[in-house]
Amino acid sequence: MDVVLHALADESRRTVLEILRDHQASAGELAEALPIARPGVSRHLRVLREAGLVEVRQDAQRRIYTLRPEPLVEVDEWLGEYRRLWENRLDALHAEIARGKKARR
Amino acid sequence: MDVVLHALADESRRTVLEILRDHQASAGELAEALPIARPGVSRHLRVLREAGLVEVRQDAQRRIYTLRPEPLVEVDEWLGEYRRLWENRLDALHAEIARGKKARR
DNA sequence: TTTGAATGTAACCTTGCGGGTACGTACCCG
DNA sequence: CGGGTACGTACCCGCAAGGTTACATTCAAA
Repeated sequence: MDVVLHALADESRRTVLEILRDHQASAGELAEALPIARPGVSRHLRVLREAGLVEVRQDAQRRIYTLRPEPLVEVDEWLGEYRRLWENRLDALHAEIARGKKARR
Repeated sequence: MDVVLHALADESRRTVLEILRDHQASAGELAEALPIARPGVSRHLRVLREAGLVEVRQDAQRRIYTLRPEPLVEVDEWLGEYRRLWENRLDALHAEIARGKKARR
């Protein structure tokens, strides 16, 4: 679970998950797209693999990685507990979103 | 954003956010409920404050903390990008949830 | 079977997170 | 004005996250 979250940490830098969300990619392609070197990416991918967030299939020497979105359902369910809270204040919320977005960028 | 996520990290241990989700609490009460000492809780609360996740109001010497669920909307929006993905495989998903839950405990 | 490409692993190093102790500070009450 | 209470902050420290270099491994093609 912890793993998922690092993907959320930085919005400007492209993450593995965000890349895989758009299209599958080999380990090398991911390494190119990321700011870190290949071995680091490999270890990162291992964590994602063990966490069940990505699937690998082998194509000759290359390993093609695919996103498995199912585990994110867990995050969604976790959020559900809080969604109740803010749904009670929807009016105040909309103003808050607008304000927050402006302040954040 | 990073802050939100540590709350997700461990499901067994009660977190500040989960406590505040149920009811407001003073810093001391939070410290009692948590496995860490008061100074640690104070620093944790500062992060949450600066992240805009909690509000404080002062009552004599005590500081009463309240949850501000709005920022979690951001996480919800982030998840939305992935929700598209898994909504296309809802049937396989439900089986996955059941399997994942059993394996996880 | 050798060579090169693609990837994973091992060993190592550095940094930052998060915890604890000790101290400072506001606030009520006598 | 003391003294107790409820917090926050400053400082220090340990450790694990995550990065790099160097090496091992697997596979295709020559």
